[in-house]
Amino acid sequence: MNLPAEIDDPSTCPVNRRDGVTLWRQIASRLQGDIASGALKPGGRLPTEAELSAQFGVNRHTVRRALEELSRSGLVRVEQGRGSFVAEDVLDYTVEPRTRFAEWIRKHNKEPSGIVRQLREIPADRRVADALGVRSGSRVVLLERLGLADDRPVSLTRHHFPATRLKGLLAALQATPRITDALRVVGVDDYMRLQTRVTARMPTPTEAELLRMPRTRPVLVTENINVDRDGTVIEFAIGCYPTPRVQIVFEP
Amino acid sequence: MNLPAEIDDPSTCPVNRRDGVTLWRQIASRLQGDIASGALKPGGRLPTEAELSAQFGVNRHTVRRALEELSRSGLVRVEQGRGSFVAEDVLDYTVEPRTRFAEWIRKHNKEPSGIVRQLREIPADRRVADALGVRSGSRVVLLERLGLADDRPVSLTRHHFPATRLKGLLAALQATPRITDALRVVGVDDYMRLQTRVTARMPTPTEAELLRMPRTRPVLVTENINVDRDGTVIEFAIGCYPTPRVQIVFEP
DNA sequence: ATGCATTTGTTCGTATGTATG
DNA sequence: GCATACATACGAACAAATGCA
Repeated sequence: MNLPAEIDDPSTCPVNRRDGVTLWRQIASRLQGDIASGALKPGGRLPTEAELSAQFGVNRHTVRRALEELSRSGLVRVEQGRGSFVAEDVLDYTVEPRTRFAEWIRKHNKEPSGIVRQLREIPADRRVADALGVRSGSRVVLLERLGLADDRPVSLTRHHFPATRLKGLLAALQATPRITDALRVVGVDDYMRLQTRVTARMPTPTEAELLRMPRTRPVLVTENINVDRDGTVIEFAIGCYPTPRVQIVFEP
Repeated sequence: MNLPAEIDDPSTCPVNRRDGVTLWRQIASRLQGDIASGALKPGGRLPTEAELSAQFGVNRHTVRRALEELSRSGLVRVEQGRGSFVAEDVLDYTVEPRTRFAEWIRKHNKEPSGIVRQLREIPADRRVADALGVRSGSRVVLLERLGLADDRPVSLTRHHFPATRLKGLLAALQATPRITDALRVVGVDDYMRLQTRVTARMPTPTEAELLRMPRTRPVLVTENINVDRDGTVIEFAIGCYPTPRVQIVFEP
């Protein structure tokens, strides 16, 4: 099964079938080099497996073995039906008593922005009512917002506020998209999180599209209750974060 | 589509097609009652949709509408290809500086146990080496353990210890499955977690089988570093927890 | 909604080189 | 030398997810 010598010329074909180094290792380290050198950029797309196998003159399985290795080490991200991509920086979401969206994003030297998807009053279902400590069916202000870092979606959050306790909040939120500012308008100067619960599930098609993530990867879901200085519950928030772009970090 | 009158007799067929209440609501509330009364037990299996539709004398779609409602409210869990199950108690995994497996399970009034899947020395790969602060390739003790609560799997954890720093640990772990005890043998009386990182991914087939969960639901993955009293890193642990059976809770 | 092209994922089977006893 | 086991590599076919017209 030996190939003609000229194909072993490194300039035309980078794989060396004689020196005892396995082909997939050669390919993996070559790709790793391209990523390290910046020839392949974070978030950028790698050639398809078919292209790589043609380029290196090996079987597709061999390329896949190399990609598997790079994927395991977190350098690339493989998505069925789409392709392989150079891994982006992971955005650590550090859970602290006073985490605010904009500060979180700025800490990673990215520009925060947001898109309000919904803002209206709704009756509380049982889950929301329990969390807020209000009667089921009583009015709550719902704010659904897509959070972006440098225009890449990183969170989809549903905020629930007790409307009767915070009169004028809906109007305040219509005036400003910043929750902290709107709360200040209705007299809440400070608030902090009481407890954060984390779970994971598959995204709905809408969520996957909004967060620009494949439907095959789970979202992290946080639920948390925010209280004001007196300990009164003022918010129940449910956040969705795309994996593995976002990770949640607890530092006690 | 009307059925003969006698079938409307509540004792033989619980659905009432005359009083204006939609069939799926009647079925949902009937099932909800069976769950509340304990006739259907947490984790137990509901009859198949076909059985339910025969039992209630309605179309399978109507049963599905009822199950959808119960699923949305979290009372039952529908798994494609397996069936519908009464939701079990969620096991909150509270992240604290000194969380120990057995204490976590006992706090939920369940009996902790574990199965050691692997216990041996391996060379550190880069990720583990970075976390432990040792050279890549240096020896680490690997302990992989399936954690059970009342004989139901709730965690799959890979513990990595620096072998050179903790001489005799492998032998100590062979003698006792309890990590805290084994560490005490090699001179570590106390340890605590420095940071916990949470993400989520789909389980491997093996993980799904071990954790007795469907392959369509994600696992929560935690990574954490434990240090002794001096701040020396003594453990890097990776834990997998099945959703939605286990949730992670952080209380600042 | 439907079909089609693209791309990755999975599973067969086959062959080869290397290390082991 | 021989049998065995294992990792590597290749080939073909099909399944599944995605994106697009």
